[in-house]
Amino acid sequence: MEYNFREIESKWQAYWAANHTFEAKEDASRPKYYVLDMFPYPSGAGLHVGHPLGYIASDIYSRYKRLCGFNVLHPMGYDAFGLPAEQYAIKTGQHPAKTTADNIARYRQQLDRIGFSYDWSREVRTCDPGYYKWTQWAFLKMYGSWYDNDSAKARPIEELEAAFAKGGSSAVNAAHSDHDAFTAEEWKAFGEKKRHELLMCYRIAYQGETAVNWCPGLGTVLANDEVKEGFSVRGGFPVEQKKMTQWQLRVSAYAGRLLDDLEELEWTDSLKDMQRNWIGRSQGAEMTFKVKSDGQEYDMVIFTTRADTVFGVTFMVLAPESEWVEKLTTAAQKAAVEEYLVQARKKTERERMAETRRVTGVFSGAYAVNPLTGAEVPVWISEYVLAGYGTGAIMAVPAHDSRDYAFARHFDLPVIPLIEGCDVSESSFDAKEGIMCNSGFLNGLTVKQAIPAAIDYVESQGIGRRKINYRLRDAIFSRQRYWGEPFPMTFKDGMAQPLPVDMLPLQLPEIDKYLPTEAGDPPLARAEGWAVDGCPLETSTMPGFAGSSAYYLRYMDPHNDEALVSREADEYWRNVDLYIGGTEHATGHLIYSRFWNKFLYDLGYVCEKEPFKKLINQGMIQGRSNFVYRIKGTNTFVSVGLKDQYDTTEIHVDVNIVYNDRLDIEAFKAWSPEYRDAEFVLENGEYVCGWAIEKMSKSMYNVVNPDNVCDQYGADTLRLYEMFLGPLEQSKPWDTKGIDGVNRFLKKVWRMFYDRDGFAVTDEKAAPEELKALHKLIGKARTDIESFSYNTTISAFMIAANELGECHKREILEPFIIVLSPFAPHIAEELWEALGHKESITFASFPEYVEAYTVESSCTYAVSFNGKTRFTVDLPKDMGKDEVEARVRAHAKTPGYVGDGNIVKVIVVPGKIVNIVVK
RNA sequence: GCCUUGGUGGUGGAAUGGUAGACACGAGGGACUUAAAAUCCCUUGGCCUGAAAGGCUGUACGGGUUCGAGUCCCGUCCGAGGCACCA
Repeated sequence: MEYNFREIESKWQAYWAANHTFEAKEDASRPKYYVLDMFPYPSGAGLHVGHPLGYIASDIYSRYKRLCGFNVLHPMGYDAFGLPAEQYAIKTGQHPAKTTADNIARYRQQLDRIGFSYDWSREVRTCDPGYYKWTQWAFLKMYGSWYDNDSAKARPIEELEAAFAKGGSSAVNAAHSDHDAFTAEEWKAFGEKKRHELLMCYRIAYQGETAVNWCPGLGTVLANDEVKEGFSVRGGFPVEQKKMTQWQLRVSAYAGRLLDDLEELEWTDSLKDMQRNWIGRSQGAEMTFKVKSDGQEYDMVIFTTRADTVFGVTFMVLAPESEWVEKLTTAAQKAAVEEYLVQARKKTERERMAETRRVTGVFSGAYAVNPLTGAEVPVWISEYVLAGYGTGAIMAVPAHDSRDYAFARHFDLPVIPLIEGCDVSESSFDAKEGIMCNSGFLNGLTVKQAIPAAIDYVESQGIGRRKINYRLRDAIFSRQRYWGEPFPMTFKDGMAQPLPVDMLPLQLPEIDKYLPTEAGDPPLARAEGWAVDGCPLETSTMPGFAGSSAYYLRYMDPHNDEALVSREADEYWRNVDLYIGGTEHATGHLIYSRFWNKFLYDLGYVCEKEPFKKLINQGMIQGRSNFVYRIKGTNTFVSVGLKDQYDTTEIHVDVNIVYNDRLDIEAFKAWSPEYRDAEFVLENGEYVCGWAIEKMSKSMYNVVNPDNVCDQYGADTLRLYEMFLGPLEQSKPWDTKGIDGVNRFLKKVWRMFYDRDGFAVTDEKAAPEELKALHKLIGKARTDIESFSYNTTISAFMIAANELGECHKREILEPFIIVLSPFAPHIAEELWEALGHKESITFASFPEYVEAYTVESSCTYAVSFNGKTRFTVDLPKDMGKDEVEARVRAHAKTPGYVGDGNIVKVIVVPGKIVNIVVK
């Protein structure tokens, strides 16, 4: 009987579906384990072999955990709102809901073929109203909350109103946008509109004017993580800076907690570091400088991490967008400043970046007074200072900051070195080391001592205070697009007001065209009657990360219409134990989700403060492209080894008609009519293709579809092969070169159970060496699976299969097939059934590892002299160190080796090696 | 520039500081077969030697620690990913 993977795989896939094998139920008697994949965006192209890499890994782990007695939650769903579906809709007029549903159906088909153990009864789609009801609900909660820095948590906005009425704006220490201070009496006197405006400065979901990434090509604003190098990540359109009023989430309020709580997560250091960089904590001080302009005097606050360098301040710089620019520009400089601002404003983000090193700036006419020296220094305006960070103004210390240095040299401003012996003739001395000089009371201190000393001093003088700044900005939360969650907000007299929760979900309306209106409003403005009680609804929609921020919670209780997740379900499943996905979400989804979770935690809706305990980043699967070489001006193709003898053009060829770099010539001729009459110059009778590693994409003809692999080799082979390819975290090209190897292995497994005459398993007692081979495998599998080293587990299977190939004993084969089942579940189920089991192998128990079976009775010591191996000696395993040494000394005395007198030291590492040190 | 990673045969990749190259692919040779497929066996880092036995050499490069280094430390070079006027 042959291994017929086609029959086996469809049989067991149908069985699992019919028997609801993988449906998870809350069960207090068993420990839970939650394994999650980053759910996919269902694109029109379908899955390629790169997608399942992480899914296979998580599936293996899920199945393994089930065998170990855990109650495993392993769900899947779709991140279904998004730009491609909308752009396709603009082109074709097809409703995005329709194309999305079609794509999902195709994804599901492809996923099912690979034999994943998902609990499909818990599937979620972010575009379902029943799902996005809870996205909208969370938004309303954020709208109705403020962030209290003192208790470090979000609280209901009503408490803030009460506090204002009692003590005015100074009654709270809250995360907020800038506004003028007010007293309790003023608060009580304010009208509705003014109060509304002020509260808006505190809400966690708020509307505010800010510089945004505006992408004209997409007609929408984008978040920082959706922009790369001045272009949109999706679509690659240029992005410019623009001031606009947008919905935002006060993520920055959570910066400290997002940073601190990274400590307890089991994530890779590189990913944690990416988040740390993104959050960008810097510890320093705020300092007040007196500034004078046209006879007026002001207090201007700046932020610095180098308080020790105040004595070297030779000028100040304002960001062009800073509100200080208007206040400080003198009449004499007004024209010059205006001109500079106009030019700066015109530039796109892209142009600003291209000119990174070009120094621009203009003098404001104002002067600042150095609070420590009393010296007057000019105040300049320059693009190199960012409005959004710190206070938008800096003190410039050209001797010890390379940016200030470049500026000083360009505009010929003085440079005062502050560190003994440093050379600032060519460049600044940025390192935080050395002994201070030219610095008054700081002279003689090291930089490390001087920084706190300087801050202590300015604090005592009342001209500054310690301050921690974060780079993390609030997330811009509205998109001028159709295919996203509508905001449950209306406007009355220009004031935003939330819809009552019982009106959720606010469903996405039908519109005639998926384009902005002629007036430039978002597509939702086209919807008829887009209003509630005569008040117009918000026309923007939410961004992609809205729906993906809490989906892991919804899986816990996907059909609950009363809550995002019930308390019982949340307290049972808690959070994700293992999350697998790509690094590309490091600064997007993984920050937003953590923020969202913390917010819900603050309000008591969830019981864990972090959503994803352990996270593994699977590497990307790159494409491996193949090339043929056409001799220029002909239809003749030359094999890669001979191409240098001709003048050729390199042409991508579909990798699906190439096997081990050998071109299937007939398939090539059929591939495109233009090659029907192609001729070939061969090497050794074969056409060998060239190759290169590139991104997997349609245009490179290097896309390998998992369906093709399933057709040819079966899902179990695909699963094993993807894991065998190399370490999970590593990026690697897809190359089918080795796939025959794992396919051969599965055939060998089949033959362990079936010979020519049929089922061949006996009840004979296992021999010691068979038990040893089995338990070596079990031990290795246990440790490997726990550490996600699946590639070496598969090697261990192959070794075991080689050793046990002739062994047809049930005692060995039953545990063997259980260990194999997470990796190759279909063949495992089939053989498990053949062994006479009625229930799915899912409900078996992972075999215990018995070390006693694998212990060697004797072991080989390699004896080396000064590190060079001379001879080996077999001694009993349990022999003590001293006796080993005595035996080895005795051996070493054998003529031809070394005499006893020369031996200085004998080092015995038990079970490993003996090294003899010779004089 | 800064942060994080990596660098091992023809290829993918194994190696708690202890016989480098497991396992697999590819390649070469052989068995079975009318033939092919499938399957099985042997060889396979490089070099020296007619072959074997044996030896030398070898984990990007240069040093160091150690009885012993792919592994630890210092420096250099190269690749990948992230951040990039964040004061």
